Amino acid sequence: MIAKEFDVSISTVSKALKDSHEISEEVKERIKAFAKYYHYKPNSLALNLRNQKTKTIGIIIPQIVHHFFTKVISGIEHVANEKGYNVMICMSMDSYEKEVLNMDMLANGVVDGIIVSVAKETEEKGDYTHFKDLINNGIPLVMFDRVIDEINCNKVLTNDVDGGYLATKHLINIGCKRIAILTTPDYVSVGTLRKEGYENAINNSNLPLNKNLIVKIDEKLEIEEQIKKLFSLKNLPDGIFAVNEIYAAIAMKIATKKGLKIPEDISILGFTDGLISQFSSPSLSTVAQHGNTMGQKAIELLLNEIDSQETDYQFRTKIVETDLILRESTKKLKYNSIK
Amino acid sequence: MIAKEFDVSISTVSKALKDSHEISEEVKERIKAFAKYYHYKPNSLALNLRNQKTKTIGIIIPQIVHHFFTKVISGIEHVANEKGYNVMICMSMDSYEKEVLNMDMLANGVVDGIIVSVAKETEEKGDYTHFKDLINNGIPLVMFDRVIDEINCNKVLTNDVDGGYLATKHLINIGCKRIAILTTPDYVSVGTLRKEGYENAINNSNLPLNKNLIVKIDEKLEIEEQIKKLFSLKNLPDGIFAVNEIYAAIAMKIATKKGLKIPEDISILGFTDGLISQFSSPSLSTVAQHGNTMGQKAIELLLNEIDSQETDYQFRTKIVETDLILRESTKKLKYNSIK
DNA sequence: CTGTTAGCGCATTCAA
DNA sequence: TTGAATGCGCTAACAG
Repeated sequence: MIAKEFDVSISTVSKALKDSHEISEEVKERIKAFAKYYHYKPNSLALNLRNQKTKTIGIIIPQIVHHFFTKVISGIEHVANEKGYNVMICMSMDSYEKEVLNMDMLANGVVDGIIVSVAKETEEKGDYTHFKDLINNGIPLVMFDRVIDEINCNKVLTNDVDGGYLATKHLINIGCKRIAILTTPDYVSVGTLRKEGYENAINNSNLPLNKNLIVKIDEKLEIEEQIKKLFSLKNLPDGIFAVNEIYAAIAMKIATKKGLKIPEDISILGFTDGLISQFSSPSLSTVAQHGNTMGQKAIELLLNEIDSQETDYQFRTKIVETDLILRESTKKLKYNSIK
Repeated sequence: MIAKEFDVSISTVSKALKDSHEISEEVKERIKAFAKYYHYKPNSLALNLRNQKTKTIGIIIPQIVHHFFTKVISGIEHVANEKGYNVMICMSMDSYEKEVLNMDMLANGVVDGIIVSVAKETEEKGDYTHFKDLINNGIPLVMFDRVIDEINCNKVLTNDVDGGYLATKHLINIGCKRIAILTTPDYVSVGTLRKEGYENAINNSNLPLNKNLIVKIDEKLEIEEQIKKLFSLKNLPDGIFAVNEIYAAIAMKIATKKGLKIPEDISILGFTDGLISQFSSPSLSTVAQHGNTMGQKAIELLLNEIDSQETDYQFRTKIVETDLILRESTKKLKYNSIK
């Protein structure tokens, strides 16, 4: 403000800029013109301290290089900006420690609320005190995709079970008899839920649930080797449901190398509609997750909580449905009467 | 601090926490223990205002969904965190207006320095006043990848010309005679530089430079249609250099559909070592850009400038070299004697 | 209609 | 060795 003292006091300027009714039109005009001319902007730092809020929200995600997360971020950014908020992104690298560090930092007044997708290591470890502390400190939190049941907060998630069901059901419908699943270890919530959908679909059909066809990938080991085992079975699978597109792409590659034709000999279906799915050849049929929508829902819930004055604020869990995107890696449905 | 007044004054506490020599050991111990017990953390907002710095740096990129940018961000984040800085990410969506908005916001005390890759629209428009203003305001700026020559600041860039040369030269070496290039409109600096490398390589060989083989993709139109034209030439190309992996992937798809064998009939080489390149089949030979390294260099330059007291600070431009990654989409080199 | 004051939370003089 | 005062830039309450 300082320099503005070309004739009036500092607070007069402040009021004029805020169009206060208690300042004469003439002075307001002059001051506004002056401010505009010099591109005056109230200092954010001072405002932050004064208002005890920063108009920025924090996001903690495991990895920014995952296409799905970038879609979510885009969704968040878009509506956040619209509402005058900025976005601060942190990566936990799937590490518990980095997640805690990031939270501490964000919680210290840097941010008005936090959106997080839980690190794998945190899920594995099961220590959620940092989330509880955050909530106790009154900082709004929303979890998306990888969420913790026992934490009471707003949540946005993919209907993973349904997605897994949809995918598997489709493989059944196109005539696959031996359907394998490439999934994650049990502690990764989303993988496990998708597997649940897979199992439901198999059980609802007249196909047997075959343990040999369930492959839980341990990412600390060589992924390719683990998938290859599936192809050394005496009875090869004729359908594969992979809980992410990387596993699906690797499976396609191995299948092709083994001389199998996709989709004639084996149909492959992934999860998440990323770049790989679109641009691989054959292009990959997949379960679309609508990351953008998830991001939007998440930020809407968060801003809603931030703005809310209610003492008995009710947390909500929004489920974002999945869609099947059929491309070239799965056989065409023979009779469109099948359901 | 307030609550700490369990026996001493507010400033004593402040000093004790900073391990000031002018406080007795005993009191320091007690206060520190107390602070630790209650997880006391000095409020960032107050510190920011007091110190006139935020220990966070801003990044403005065109699109977060591009794999290359996520690699750069990862690189930046990593070393920023190490040095105690946080990172605020904004997207310009390749729009001039959003770029300016983001800069204004970041420049207003929110951030100690800015790293940017220029929006396409800004390059097209040629209006760089927002960058000049930023620099005049004394806010450190570093540009990476898509940079503006006439702006005087630290820069990090890919050796695009060399990358284009390397790629094209390799296609020549494996015996391609009619090498096409899929590039961007002229105003996109990186595309144009890669094309320059392409032209250099062609001119250095005994192949003719054929205008028909240079395709400038206009992303406002259907990309696929524009690439298809290449395949309706009477003389088909036997090699394609694409300035990004999307164009390369689309070209592969079209070629396959036209019944061409990759790499026997046509070799295809992309730019940027993203997921598509790794997981497409055939996997894509490509020019690796080392996004991580670029990010690291960028943040190092920025922090260097922030810390620098020198009045005659010299700006630098770091060039990150590219590497050829040979996979399945290009023919093998016949004699490894060729250079 | 305009100006003065106080305080957001901290660290840094300077005085005791 | 400790504490009181000041200011970072701003706004809202209160005075004039």
